[in-house]
Amino acid sequence: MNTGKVNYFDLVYQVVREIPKGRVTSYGAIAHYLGLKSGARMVGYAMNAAHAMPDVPAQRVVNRQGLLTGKHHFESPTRMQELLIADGINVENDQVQDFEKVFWDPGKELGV
DNA sequence: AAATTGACCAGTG
DNA sequence: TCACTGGCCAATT
Repeated sequence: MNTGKVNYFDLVYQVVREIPKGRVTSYGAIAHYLGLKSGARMVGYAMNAAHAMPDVPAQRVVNRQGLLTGKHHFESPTRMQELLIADGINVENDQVQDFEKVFWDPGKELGV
């Protein structure tokens, strides 16, 4: 048992690491999978500290619109887009193309 | 020590 | 149909 506080950050990192190459997901999808219905903000904030975590492909996590909102938090504003393109994801104007096609739902793929 | 911000989403008018 | 508010946790100043 820990101090009685749940490490939401770790839970988010675990899910993000499970995102397969060539796929992307949204903050709300992860939040909903973890049971954080309105906790999408927490997922985003958890990613803020993701830079301190290895193997956390935060570039594969975008907002509900498929926009690379957090690109500015990467080493370079264009780093996120480059990483996504390297995964085989088409990105234009900081926006993921065919977002619904490359969308990876943890609650669906992982089987709830 | 308190107040504000921050990589958001869903619901209501 | 579009626009706005609320809600959640943690870190920073």
